[in-house]
Amino acid sequence: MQTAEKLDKIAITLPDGSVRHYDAPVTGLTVAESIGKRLAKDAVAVKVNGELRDLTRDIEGDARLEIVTRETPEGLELLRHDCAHIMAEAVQELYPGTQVTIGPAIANGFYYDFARSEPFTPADLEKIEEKMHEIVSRDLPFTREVWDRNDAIRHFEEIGEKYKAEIIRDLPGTETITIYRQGRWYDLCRGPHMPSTGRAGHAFKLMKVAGAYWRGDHRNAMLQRIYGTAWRSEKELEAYLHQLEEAERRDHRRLGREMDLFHQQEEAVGSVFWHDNGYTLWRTLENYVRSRLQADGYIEVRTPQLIDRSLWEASGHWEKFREAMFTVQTEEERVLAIKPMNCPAHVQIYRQGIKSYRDLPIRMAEFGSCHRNEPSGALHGIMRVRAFTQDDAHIFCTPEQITEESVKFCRLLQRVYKDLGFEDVFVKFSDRPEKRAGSDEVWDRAEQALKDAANAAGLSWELNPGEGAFYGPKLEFTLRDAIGRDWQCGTLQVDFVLPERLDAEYVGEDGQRHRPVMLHRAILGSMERFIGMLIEHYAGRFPLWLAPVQAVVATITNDADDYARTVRDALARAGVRTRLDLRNEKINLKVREHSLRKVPLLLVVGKREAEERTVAIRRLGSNAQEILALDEALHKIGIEARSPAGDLVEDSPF
RNA sequence: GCUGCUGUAGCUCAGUGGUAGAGCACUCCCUUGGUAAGGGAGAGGUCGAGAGUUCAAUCCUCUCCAGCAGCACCA
Repeated sequence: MQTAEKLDKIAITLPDGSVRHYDAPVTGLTVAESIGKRLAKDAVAVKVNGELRDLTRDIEGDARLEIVTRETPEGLELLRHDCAHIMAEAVQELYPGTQVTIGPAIANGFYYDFARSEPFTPADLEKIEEKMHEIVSRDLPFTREVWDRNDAIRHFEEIGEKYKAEIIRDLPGTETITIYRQGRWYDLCRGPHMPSTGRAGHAFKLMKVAGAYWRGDHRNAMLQRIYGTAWRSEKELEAYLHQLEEAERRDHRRLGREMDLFHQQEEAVGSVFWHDNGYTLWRTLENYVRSRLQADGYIEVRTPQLIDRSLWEASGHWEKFREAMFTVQTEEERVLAIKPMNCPAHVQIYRQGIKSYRDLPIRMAEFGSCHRNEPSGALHGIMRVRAFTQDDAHIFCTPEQITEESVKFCRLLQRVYKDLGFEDVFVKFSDRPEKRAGSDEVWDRAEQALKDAANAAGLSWELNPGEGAFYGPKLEFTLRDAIGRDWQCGTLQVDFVLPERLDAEYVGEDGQRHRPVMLHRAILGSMERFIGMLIEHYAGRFPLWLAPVQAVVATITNDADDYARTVRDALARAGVRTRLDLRNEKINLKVREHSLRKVPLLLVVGKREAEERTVAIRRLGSNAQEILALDEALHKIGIEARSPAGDLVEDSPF
């Protein structure tokens, strides 16, 4: 019994602009079939007026329509979401009594959180994976059903799925409650899904099981989350697994050991023992940044590790960050805290003597050693530690100077990132949070100044609403490394609160006292973390100027020992970090060992070179050799090994 | 901090209710060899710490410590 209305024609506009007419209602599948057999076969969903929908759902009125295939990003996401459902079915089939909760698609795959008293073991994962393949092979259709809200809650309560019932209860009353079925199994789900389980394919793999809090809140129950990865083809899956291996090969903890950069041990949890090589890298990086800072008019200071509780109370840290602070008690019962940040100490230096507007801006830098008692589970190699060093600075300036100083900083930061080999930089602008200090006018001005600065520095940024610090808006700078991972490093924060709390002042042109603004800024963030990231970015193969050992002079026979020493000494005089390998070993072994330790330049000398006063240079990653006269080699390497900031600017003798 | 897993030689990892093994690294000897492992011999371990069960524990149980993965956290 069709009404006249339903027999009406509807107009479907395709992405190429063409319009087709169909009897209403029509499904995406029908449209796809009318376009072509191949497309109908490839279609897994449709986008109706931009909204992703099941292929077989009715389209009631005129619409813009786009066919989604497996090859599109949306298609891949559907595939992954389907996999989550397929995994949930497999788990419930194998482990009755397990409750399902949520299971979304994520980058590279999917997960599903389960509530089950018994933990899943790696062997379980294999079984689940097998069962998933079986479910895919069944190729049963995904079907969508609309349920009554209360019926749905009652139903899930009855079958013991209390998490599902809770989810429905918390959904807004206006939300349509939909259920997706695949054979006998079904799940509460917003959808959409592909037409059948078979479309998910077999290019998936369960990766790991880990705990996750219900609804991401640590006060809630701990669920078991199974992670999987899923791709369109076996080939893509392999490529992804290969990329994981690559990441493991680059792991800074592994390279740190192999290249003798640093170590960590349980008597100093969360701290780093920097070895000669690692600390050389550190100093090279630090001196590079120092040169850049000096060129930009920064002064450098050094402030105490232990500071009385009263200062932390005044700054507000005691109230807010007490938990993360290490403290010590003196015999006189005084409580001192090891500094978790440098800013209050910098204000103390600022406050020595009366400052005039003529003194501003003051750009006060410190490679500041800080300690924070990070939760044990957060520690990770040298990337997340309890003892770290910030390339910190605070710019004390007038409100009028905010934009100019911010632009200057953004330029500096871009320069540094470029020199260190990072081309992709993303910027987030975080504006006022709900809980904040300072009036709206002040925030208006601060946000505007920071936005102007970001724009003037030619940065394109993305808004991160409400994520600013309580004392001011901030810019966050994220780098993308060589294998596509993102690292938030730099930051620029405008602060009106701390100068107030710690009573920093300057005398203005008007002769009155004013509050300076503080710009908190860092480029690398933490030296430890940044070096960890550099190691992984370069896979240990640092550019010459950063490499801890830049060159090794290796002999072929003992006859060349004296000449090799001459070469080493000359290189050292030219400022090149050089080691000598006179061991009674074959050149093959020496080449292999120094290559494995990622030494950029290997200078091989034998009888021939000694007689001709030449060197045979072999560069890491190439097996070609270049024969150069010693003087020419010294000149060339000396230039190439120089820091991009040039040599450190020494104090003027005048 | 929470959940799960792991802890055996410097490193990577086998292994067993009767106090332990491999490869590489290390030491010594031979070898002086032209661009990614020359040959031989040797040394090396309180089996993460403590308690318990047992005639006997590296192995089983418990507690603690540390590491790994994820979650939560990251001023």
